[in-house]
Amino acid sequence: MSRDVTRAAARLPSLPARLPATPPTLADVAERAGVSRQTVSNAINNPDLLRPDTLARVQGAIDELGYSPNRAARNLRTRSSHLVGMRIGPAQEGTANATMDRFVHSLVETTREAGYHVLLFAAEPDDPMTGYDDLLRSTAVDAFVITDTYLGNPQASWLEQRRAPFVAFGRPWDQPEARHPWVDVDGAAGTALATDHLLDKGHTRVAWIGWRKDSRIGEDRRSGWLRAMHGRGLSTTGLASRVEDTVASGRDASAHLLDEAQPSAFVCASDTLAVGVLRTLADRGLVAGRDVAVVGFDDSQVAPLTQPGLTSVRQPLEDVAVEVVKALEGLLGHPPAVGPGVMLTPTLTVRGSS
Amino acid sequence: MSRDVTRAAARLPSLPARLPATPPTLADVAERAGVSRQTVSNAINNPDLLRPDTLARVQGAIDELGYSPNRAARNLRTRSSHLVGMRIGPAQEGTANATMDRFVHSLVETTREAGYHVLLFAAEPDDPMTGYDDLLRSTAVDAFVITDTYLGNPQASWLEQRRAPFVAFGRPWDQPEARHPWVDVDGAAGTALATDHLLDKGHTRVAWIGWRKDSRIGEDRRSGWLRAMHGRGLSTTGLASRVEDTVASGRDASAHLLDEAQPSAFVCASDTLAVGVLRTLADRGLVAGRDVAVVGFDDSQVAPLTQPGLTSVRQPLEDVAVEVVKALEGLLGHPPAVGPGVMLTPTLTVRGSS
DNA sequence: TCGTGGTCTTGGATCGATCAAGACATTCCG
DNA sequence: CGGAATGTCTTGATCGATCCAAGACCACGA
Repeated sequence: MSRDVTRAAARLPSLPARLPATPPTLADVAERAGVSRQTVSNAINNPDLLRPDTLARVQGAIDELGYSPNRAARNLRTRSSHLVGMRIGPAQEGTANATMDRFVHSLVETTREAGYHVLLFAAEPDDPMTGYDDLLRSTAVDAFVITDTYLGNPQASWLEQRRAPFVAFGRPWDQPEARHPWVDVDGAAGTALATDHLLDKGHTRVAWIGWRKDSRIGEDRRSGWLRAMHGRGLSTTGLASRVEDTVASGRDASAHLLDEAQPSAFVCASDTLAVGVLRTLADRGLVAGRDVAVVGFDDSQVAPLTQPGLTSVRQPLEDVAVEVVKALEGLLGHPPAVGPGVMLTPTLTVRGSS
Repeated sequence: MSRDVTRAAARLPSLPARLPATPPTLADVAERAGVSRQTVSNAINNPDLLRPDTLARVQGAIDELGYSPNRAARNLRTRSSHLVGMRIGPAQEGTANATMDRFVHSLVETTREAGYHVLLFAAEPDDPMTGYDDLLRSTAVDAFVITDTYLGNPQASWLEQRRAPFVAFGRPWDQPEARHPWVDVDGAAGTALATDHLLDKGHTRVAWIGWRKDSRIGEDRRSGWLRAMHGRGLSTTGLASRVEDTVASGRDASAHLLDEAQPSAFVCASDTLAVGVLRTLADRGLVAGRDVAVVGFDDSQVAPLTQPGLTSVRQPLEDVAVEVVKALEGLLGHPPAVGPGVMLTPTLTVRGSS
């Protein structure tokens, strides 16, 4: 069975030894260890089935040959790839997908610990679902992680109908009857945290600058500000503004609010808007953090760079990744287990602006 | 051969039809189209071997059944996965890996067009090469894309010794004899572009703020500034500074340079340093772009948000991805073809700061 | 009529790991 | 002491697509 004699040459696993033309197979290891293929397979997948001494012998042969099970063969037999698919959108220049990039890093790290890898794919220009469809039908991935669950949520319901395993980062806003596992960050809790932080510092007129009303996430974040204000019996009339997510909009909105409602602090739905507020303050010779306080959302890369540093609500993306992988393991377990949705609470990164 | 009758139910490909318990196989398509397995295989891999009408019939059956070749089986037989592995580091909060994230997006998009997918993996905490090693030995990926080729470049030489196919984003600084394909962006050309832009505007005393001398990339960028200045017969003595890549360092260095050498413009090795310069200007009541010009590097997310917007050198990451994929296709072709390294020229995104 | 392509079928073997079932020896217990 | 119950290891079949070689069938032109 030894197709290549040189393959048997002793070699330490992590040294940069030249990769043989054809890597060693299970059979090669079996021959070298003087056992059957199945025993080698068991040594890898069910070590406790072997007697300690044979296990050691097989393990030795594996190390000497630098053997690692062929993924394709294993995938074919077990009907699973240990790959998790995740679609990423085009690189938009806005700060929006910076959060997603941070999440990808966390997800890759966490899946590694669980023995999975992340397969990235891009949306086809025409049909947004073809990417999912191809990967599913060719059984290239075991499951998906989807990230943009707002806006009608076509992927979630599509995948659900296909009975494809997936976990969503983002709650099912529109479908309360959704049965898929999801993980999300409580945006309202985040803005409430920010607002309470400001109220604790003595502010009473805390303004809100958020997104258009059709944004579910935006309305959620706004509700946290509302709740915190009303929780202390404070009025919010005239203190809220809903605009586009741009620096210019944040600047205009804050200027307008300062003139009309004299707030002493701002809570914003994004760091982008908060940067707009900082600009207005600079325009008027006001010092952020001393004269007027500002809090942003997402703790983006800009936050520590503003002058003064921008206090911002930070999503616990590492924890999100951990929960997503937990849900994935449940989905792919035997039998599959679908737990309830998981809601995580963000934290507040306090800097000079508040 | 029909293991499941319902599988033959008509179904349009992109509709969210429920995925059958076991996806259709080549044999199922063959039966439905009334041809042999071999013919179906040819329809997919060698369409020109078939008569047009049978090709159409097979294609129809494929569409009706929603068939897609099983990746694992194909990978096993053809010994290739159509996956490209790329390691990503931990999510550092600095702006350094923002460029990498932008590159990942471009790479995913470009590989899609070439029929490949990107497999992300993380570095093991202990041994940085184990990730590569495992994927190689288990033949999980066809090739790698490596991105951090500075600092002794252990991955490149390790992979070369293993005869593993890979393409580097980043030139082989230390190994002129390296034989692997690479793509890089000419940092010196970028800073020269920036410097010339400033000189064209009438500046004669253009200062440089860069990184420590042990950074190859930093010295490369610095050389472009030097070349542009000397190209017009201008002196550079006292106009350069080498510091850490932080806002505070950029601020201190620019303050010092302004005091000692009275430059009217700054070219920086990074946007982070440039933000530091902007801060010094604000400290002294100077207006960036009017009193003193500033140019950064990498066109990061901060650049458009500063006040005024930061002029910055932009790496053509989309083009880099295209060239990387071209090189990959050469490497994986029959026979493998290794072209020369490719050097791309960055562009300058001009904003208010210059 | 015989060859010559073009097109498709047939029956296999193959990739490498895992599953299902069985072989064999040892131990334990009534 | 016989039979069951383990523990340990082996054998043949299997996952689904591709590759290979040989041949069947048809149509066309020489």
